[in-house]
This record gives sequence, structure tokens and C-alpha cells, in this order.
Amino acid sequence: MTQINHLPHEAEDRASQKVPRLRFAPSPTGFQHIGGYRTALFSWLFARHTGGQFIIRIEDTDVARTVEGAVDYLIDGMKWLLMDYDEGPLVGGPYGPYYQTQRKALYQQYTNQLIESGHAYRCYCTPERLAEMRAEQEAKKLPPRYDRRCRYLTPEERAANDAAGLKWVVRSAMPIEGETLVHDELRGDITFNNTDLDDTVILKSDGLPTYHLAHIVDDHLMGITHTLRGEEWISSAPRHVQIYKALGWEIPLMYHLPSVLGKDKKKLSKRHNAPSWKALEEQGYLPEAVFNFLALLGWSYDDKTEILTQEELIKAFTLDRIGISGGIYDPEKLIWMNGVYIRQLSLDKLVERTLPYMERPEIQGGLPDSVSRPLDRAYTARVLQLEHERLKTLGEAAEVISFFYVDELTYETEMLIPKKMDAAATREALQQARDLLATLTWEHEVMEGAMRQLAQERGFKPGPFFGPQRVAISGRTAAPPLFETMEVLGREKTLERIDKAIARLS
RNA sequence: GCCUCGUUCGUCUAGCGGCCUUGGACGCCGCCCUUUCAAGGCGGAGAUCACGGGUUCGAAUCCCGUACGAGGUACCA
Repeated sequence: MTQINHLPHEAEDRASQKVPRLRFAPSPTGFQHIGGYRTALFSWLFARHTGGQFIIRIEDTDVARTVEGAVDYLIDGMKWLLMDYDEGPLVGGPYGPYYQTQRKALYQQYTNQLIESGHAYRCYCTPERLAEMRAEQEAKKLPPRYDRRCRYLTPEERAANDAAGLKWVVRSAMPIEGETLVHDELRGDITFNNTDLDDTVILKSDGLPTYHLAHIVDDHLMGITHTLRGEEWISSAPRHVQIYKALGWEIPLMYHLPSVLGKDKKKLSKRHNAPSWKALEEQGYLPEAVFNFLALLGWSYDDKTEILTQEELIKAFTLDRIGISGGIYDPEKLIWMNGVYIRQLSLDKLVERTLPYMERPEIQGGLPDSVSRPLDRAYTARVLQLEHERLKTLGEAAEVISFFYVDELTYETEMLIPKKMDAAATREALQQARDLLATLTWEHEVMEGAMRQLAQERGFKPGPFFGPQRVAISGRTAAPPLFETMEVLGREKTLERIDKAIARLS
């Protein structure tokens, strides 16, 4: 690729020097919600777009909050959302290990380097003292900040503290004056006053690093070229910049992604109105639809294209089209998009993917337990064909089509009787329909023709005439086209159900 | 409180100085199709481009301020 007639944007220039490497670095402290996966998805798309690598790294340094099973859940979610990865848990890779708890020695090594170069120091302050200090500062309406007492300890004092076996953490020594420039590729330069920078803890008393140190060491060692993370990190970015500088490392290109918000405009969080991928799967959302939807949350292709396959997204995805203002997650639009993807499925695929939802136990949203499994595939295909364009999620199929499978229909007799008609008239109409139906070839075109003729001859209006039949055979007022439904249901069941309806009206 | 980011229809967004009395999509409403429900087609309502100043021949687009929203302010990420 030769492109010499224009000066590339700085970001492109730097990025083009090497194969892009991007990472998704979740902490296993709970179940990743779709906002988190959106971040992963952007990184993944860009890696695939450029032919770069996509890495998963587990940031499990907060041992106390680590939730068992979270990593498996996370990886399963990636798989479900159709994202693979080149390096990470399970598959390993040349830059491993990919769990931060297994890289402890590395962080300690660089912490020592920082201490030696005067960019970090041991702090012996107890949590009690820190809490006290904070309370005082708050009372005085001062910004809560570590007072740097330990930063100015003499070597003798330090030695004495160590000899006394005091517990310590390591804090980074931030510059006291001047400014720090954070260059965000999406927003441009952001300037921070160094007086606002706290000497944050980079190594905890348990010997593990905090995020601030760990991600820098790992991103550097793993050769990460672009870092995509939530915009909640902007405020700690200047401290990260300082640590990079202290270590003498090049800073990867930083992209702070806009937040995904809930209906209340608050950032989506695990315990707060954020669906997990599992919940979406259980409801019968197609991962390819969710993928498409998520890609459009904070990124856009142009002024009209919204339905893009994963392949198209890979081809189209560039970082410069990421937006900067937070967006509310709109479940309504996801439902619509899911419907679009369902309609695009071939009947065969639809059956294959819907069957598990129908066969799951009733309590989980499957067909009534009285219906024996496994379901007849050919029959189910005929059923699903009728419902195909009506489905919004795979999970709702069972409820909508259960009448094709159960023996007994349950519905209110009232539903049988159209407005402006009484029970007797309805019964009479049903009886006539039933008598004619019994004589017909069981094909929907034949039935429709004959029945329409009957309606015309007897002066029945289509609505009130066909309506009761629909309720009689399906127990529902909203159902697929009547005669196709009858055809699939079969003569015997159809006539039997109409008879039962007639009996109800007697 | 302090620091930082953000602000175009209810929602997702297009827009990077003239093509915009802002285009698309979801949702909503109406009409058509129709035995119901969908799907589909057509149409509509819906944004003083948060507000106020500037810069400019010209601003949704650039600058400043204000308001509002969000995020951060942990030995959490």
C-alpha cells in the first residue's frame, strides 16, 4: 500500500508503524454487562479491520472482589458475541501469562525501578489515618487527597519503619507543579493541573499492583498499540501519563469511549439495569443482532446504514468514527433489530436455533411440560414458517405457538364471541364453518376459497366469521393466517377444536 | 466542594463553515395491504442544533462564558 500524496493523521501514522495490538482487559469482579462488551467489540473490530491482534487480559488484582466463575462467564460471553481472540486465558500466547495475579513479580520489579528513580515511594500510613485525614479535608471542604507525608520521610525514618515491620504500600510520586497533557485520540488534548494529581497507590500492601500500575506495565510489555477504555478513566489518565514517562515508555494511543447509559442516564453497571449477555441469550436475542446493535452504540457508519453484518462491520470499522457523547442503551431498538435478523434467517436455521428455546422446560419459557420432547422437526418447521416474520425474539416462540402442540386449549369463552354478536349466532357460524370444512381437501387454498364463498353466500362479514374460528383453533385472537394454521394443525385437531368451541357456546 | 468530559427530534445518530428553515433509524400516530396479529409500502407529528456572547460575508459546525448532565475524587477496576 503506497500512499504518499497526503500526510496521514498522527494517529494513523504511529499506528501504521506496527501491527495494531489491542486488548480487552476486564476484571473478574462480577458479570460483564453489555457496556463492557461494547468496549471489547470496538477493540476487536479494529484489530480485525487492520489485521492486528486482539488480546484478552484478566485484571484480577482485586482479590477480595474477584468472583468465582467470572472469567469463564466472560469468555463464554465473548464466544457468544462472536468474538474470538488471539492471546489470553485458555489459549495463552507469547506475552503471557494473561492473568495479572500471575505477573506479580513483574509489577514489583517495575515498582522498585520507580522507587529507585524517585518516582514512587513506600507509604506507611494506616487506613485509619487516611480515613481521618479524608474526613478532616472534607469537613474543611478541601478536595480529599493524600497529604504525601511519607513522600518526605528520611531514609532513616524509612529504615526505622521497615525495621518495625510496619505495613506499607507504594505510591507514585506525582509532579507537584506544572501541567500534564493527556492526548485522547477522540477528544484531542486534555490538560490537567498537576496540583490536582494525587499520589495514588500503585502497589498494595498485599504485594499486588493497582490498576494504575498494572495496566501500564502490561500494555507496554504486551506491545499494545491502541488502548480503548471507558471515559471514566479520563480523570486518572494524567497519572498514567506520568507513570509512563517515569518508566520511559511510549504511551499507546488512547481512546476514551463514551459511556453506555441506562434509561436514567446513569452509566450502565453490573447491578444497575444492565443486561448481561446471558440474559439476552435466554430471551432469544441473536448474537449477530446484538453484535450489530452494540457496534452502533457510540459508533456509526454513515447517515443511514444500520444493518451491517459482522463481516461488513470489520470492513467498515475505523476508530475515527467513534462518537464522544454518552448514549442510552435502548432495548426497543435492539428488539427491532433482532426481528430484522430473525427474518433474515433461513427457515432451516430458524428451526435449528429456535428448537432449544421451545424444548427448554416450561418454567424457563419453553413449551408446557406436557408436550413431549424432542419436538418433531418437520412439524416445527411448518409451525415456525407461519410465525417467522412475527417473531421478535426466539424466546417468545414457545408461548406464541404452543397451541400447535398442546392437547387442551385454555381461553376465555368470551373471546369466541365477536362484538355485536351473541353466543347463539357465533355458534351457528362456527357450526356452518365446521360442516363445510369437514368436506374439504385439507389445503389452505382450497379451504380459503370455499370458506370465503360460504361467508359470501350466508352474508357473513369476514371479520366476525373468521375471528371465532381463529380463537377456536388457537385460543388466541392474534395468530398466523387462519387457513394455513388449520392446514398445519390438521383436519382432526381443527374440527375437534371447533366442536369444543361450539360446545362451550351451548 | 474540586477536577475532567459531554450537550442535534423521547431514544440511537448523520453533520467536521456555505449542500441543513438539520438527514436517517427505533418508538409513536395515520393510511394502504389484510380474516386477526405481524411483515411490507406510503405519509405524519417530533430538534428555537442547551443558553448567552463572540469570530466570520456566512456557524449545528470555530472560540469564550453560563446552565444542565455525566464521570472521577479508594490499598475498586
